[in-house]
Amino acid sequence: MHTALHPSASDALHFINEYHTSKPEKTMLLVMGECIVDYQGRARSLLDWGERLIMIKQDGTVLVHQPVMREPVNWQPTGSITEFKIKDEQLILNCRHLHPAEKMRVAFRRLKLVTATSLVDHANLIIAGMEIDVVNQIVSDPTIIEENLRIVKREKPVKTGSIDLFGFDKNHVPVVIEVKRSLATISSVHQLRMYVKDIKKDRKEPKVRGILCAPRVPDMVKKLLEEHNLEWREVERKVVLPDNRQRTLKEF
Amino acid sequence: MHTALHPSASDALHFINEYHTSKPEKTMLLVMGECIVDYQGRARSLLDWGERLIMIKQDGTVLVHQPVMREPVNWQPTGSITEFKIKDEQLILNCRHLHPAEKMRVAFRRLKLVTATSLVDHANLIIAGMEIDVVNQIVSDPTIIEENLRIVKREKPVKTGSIDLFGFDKNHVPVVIEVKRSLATISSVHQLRMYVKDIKKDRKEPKVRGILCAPRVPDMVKKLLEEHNLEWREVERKVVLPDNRQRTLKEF
DNA sequence: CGTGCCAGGTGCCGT
DNA sequence: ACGGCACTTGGCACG
Repeated sequence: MHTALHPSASDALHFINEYHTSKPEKTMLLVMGECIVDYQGRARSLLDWGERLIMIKQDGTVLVHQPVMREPVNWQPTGSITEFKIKDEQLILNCRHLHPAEKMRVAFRRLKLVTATSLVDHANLIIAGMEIDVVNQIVSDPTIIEENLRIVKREKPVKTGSIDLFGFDKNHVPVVIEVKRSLATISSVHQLRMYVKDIKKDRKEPKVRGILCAPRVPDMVKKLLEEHNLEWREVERKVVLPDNRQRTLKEF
Repeated sequence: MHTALHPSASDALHFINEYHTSKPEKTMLLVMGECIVDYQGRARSLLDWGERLIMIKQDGTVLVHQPVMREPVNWQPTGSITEFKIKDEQLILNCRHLHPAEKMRVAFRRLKLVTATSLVDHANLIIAGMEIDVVNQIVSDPTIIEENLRIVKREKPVKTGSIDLFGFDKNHVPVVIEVKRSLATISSVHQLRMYVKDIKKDRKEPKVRGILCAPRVPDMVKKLLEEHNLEWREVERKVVLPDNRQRTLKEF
């Protein structure tokens, strides 16, 4: 853990050369100060002078964060190579990435803080409440959708994409189910339509049901579903982590 | 600009109370250290012990960054309220957000760095190469699509969504144009199909052309377009910023 | 590699 | 506030 407060450009460069440049894959670098940012790659952008925090992560990711908003105003993807130099008494950060070809330049005219640290983190996020969880819920109890529904396949591949759930109803009619974790969208209707069409073609079945299954289905989407003789179910989503790891957040 | 290196939990709390708590909307807080994270809201997650950088932005946004990847592993949206306390000799960060209802807790068992700074940044990003730019390109020179095409409306609202560009060809046949800034997708074909259908219905026109316009159209998408009697144009995308602000990135 | 799709998507702009 | 949509979307899984 090394820090430099209000360093000059050359002091910052020395600091970076000493604590970051030789082992960037083991060192997260923070640079806070007044800067401009140029970016060219999938798009092209310019950002005028302002105070920001720049983070160079241990995998080469570079983030430029303004004092507000969740999203970085500029960034470089994982695997970028970053170099520093001085020009006109300003600290310059240049980084490049191949595939997609992108480059970004940050020029600092005033530095507030530079830090270099090695962060060790091998933990993986455990998360619940995703689409896969809703799918599992339905598989373990298909009556959520309707009585006597028999699920035979999940992630069934068709021409274009793959069907979340596939099965047969009590009359042995094929049923295609598209699952959404939160809001059903117009786009999900199109997905469902296409899957139903593919199944009809594949199986030469005149009748195939399609059900859009989501916690919430807006009116517009319902109307669109009706237009195409498709169905929907508004299912309650349970958000439960594996084990009994529910204890932690309780008190607050 | 205030910093505390390797503070104890209580030192950190005092530091935060002095430099952050009274004016969080003017102070970006960084906390680096070994922590666990609990989150509950639109989903539910747990993150085991590891070293991370936590950023509390001046608009209430909270980001938890691991040493790799562009995305924060956990976060709270803009407008969240964050509080600190000590429990079992650990510094605890609790934050809440309403609408969507979300809360997150971070517990630190070791601190490497705490900093508080006021960042001033009123600059806005100037960006080029977005969908809107491709649309403008076509409007200013419709021959990019074809000769004698007359564009009459952009962002034309229809039943479901809005059409990027609408006009008439040399034979006065209505033309719907869907524009993509990079890759045309299956989803964009569906959008186009729907818009063409809506226009046919609205205008009671038997013939309406639909053109998908993108820098690249994959074979699969072309096939799908053909199936539905739709067309495509692969247009070159120019990425040019307004003014002559092209100078800056040149040398590197 | 590309291709498709989910995401605690985020952010923007409309009704 | 809800909804529709683009995004330097990012990230992952699969052919």
